[in-house]
Amino acid sequence: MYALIDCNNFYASCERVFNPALNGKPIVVLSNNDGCVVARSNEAKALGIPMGAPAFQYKKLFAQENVQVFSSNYALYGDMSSRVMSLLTSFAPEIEIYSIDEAFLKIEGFEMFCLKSHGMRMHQHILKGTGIPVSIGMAPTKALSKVANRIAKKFPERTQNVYLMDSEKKRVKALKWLAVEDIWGIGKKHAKKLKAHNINSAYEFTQLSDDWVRKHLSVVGLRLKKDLEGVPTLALESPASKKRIAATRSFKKNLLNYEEIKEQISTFTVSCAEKLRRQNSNCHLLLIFLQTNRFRKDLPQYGRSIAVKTPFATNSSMELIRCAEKGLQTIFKEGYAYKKAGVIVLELSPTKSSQLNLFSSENKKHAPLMKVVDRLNKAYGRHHVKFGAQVLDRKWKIKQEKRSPRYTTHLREVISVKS
DNA sequence: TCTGGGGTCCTAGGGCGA
DNA sequence: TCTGTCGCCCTAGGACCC
Repeated sequence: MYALIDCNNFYASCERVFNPALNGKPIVVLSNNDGCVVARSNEAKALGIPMGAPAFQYKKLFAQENVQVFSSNYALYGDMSSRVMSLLTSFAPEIEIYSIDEAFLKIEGFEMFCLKSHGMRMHQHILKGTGIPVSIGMAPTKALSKVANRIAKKFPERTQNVYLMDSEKKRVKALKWLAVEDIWGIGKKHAKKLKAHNINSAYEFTQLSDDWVRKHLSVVGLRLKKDLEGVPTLALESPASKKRIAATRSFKKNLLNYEEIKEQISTFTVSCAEKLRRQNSNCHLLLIFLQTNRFRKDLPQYGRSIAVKTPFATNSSMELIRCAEKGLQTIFKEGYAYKKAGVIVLELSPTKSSQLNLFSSENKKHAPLMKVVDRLNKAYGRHHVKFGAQVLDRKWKIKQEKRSPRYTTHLREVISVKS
């Protein structure tokens, strides 16, 4: 048996925990740069605000309907997420943290327990410990627990936020209820293809032949079908080191000159290098890209990327900045207004077993130096120590006008209670 | 004027050596 | 020595997730 625990409207719920006046009001949370809507409370959904909506197009509606608008506050959401996950670990021996607001639990050896009550205890425990409401779906496979979770979320009163799919009858009923486009793992393209074949529900999807599904939706679709049939095919996944790490951003204003872009690229590179060191990896390839604003058809368009091989496997910020600059010099063109840029590090290998280069090797002083930099940044805040090539003042680059305080991670922003 | 960011896996097709 | 075939490896692109 698997349980999927999903936090309800997670970002909006995090905002509500520290500001109960928001209860019952429509809330939206915006992406970086206050660009798009990335999270909505139920009240905001009811107003017809779609996921991914450009904020500027909905400004009027936000004002009319008194929608509470927030910039994303990842320090808060990340911390609240780890609190929820940490509470969950006491309910099952195996857990897979699937995303910032979801986790799968493997519930085995609970035959003597009433699973529904176990789920309700989980719900209460998390609500009491964090203030975050969750929905819980329990079923024999991961894909079915996703379906069960959907039912719990859709019918909170009837299910008391916990739905247990423990019979064949319930499985069939749920799959007949679920539209094909709402199946976890079926995206827009595949849904369109299935509908063209007159497959409209998850149940009809499971009635297709294995060969047909294999041919049109690849082995991924077939695994999903089996899982929906109740045959466990998707197992819990243990956390693995990342295979690629990226840092990319859109800028608040267009950047025109090389020096400004170089500062940004250096900052992105340092961020990738930090993440590499955190997971004890080196990289052997950097991908640098820049792009003008694709929505501004009136401006000349240009976008290019370049892959730069590092001379040896490394996670040194200094070495990687050097490679990134080399790449940027090749792709940067004067006369364009750049809106977005980024760095992606690829070909990662564990630091302990990285391939050596016969002709060049890293400066031996880099590794201890990076350790000190990381330690200082950990002790005094993420951007305490910077490299010369980086952006010194980050504030003007990214728009974040409506961010709530970082209640749980910054001492100066801790909530104060007045009596 | 303003339109996000960070990942994963799979397949097809070309290059290349046995 | 030349040619055809097979299978491996790599890459680009597509599809998906949150």
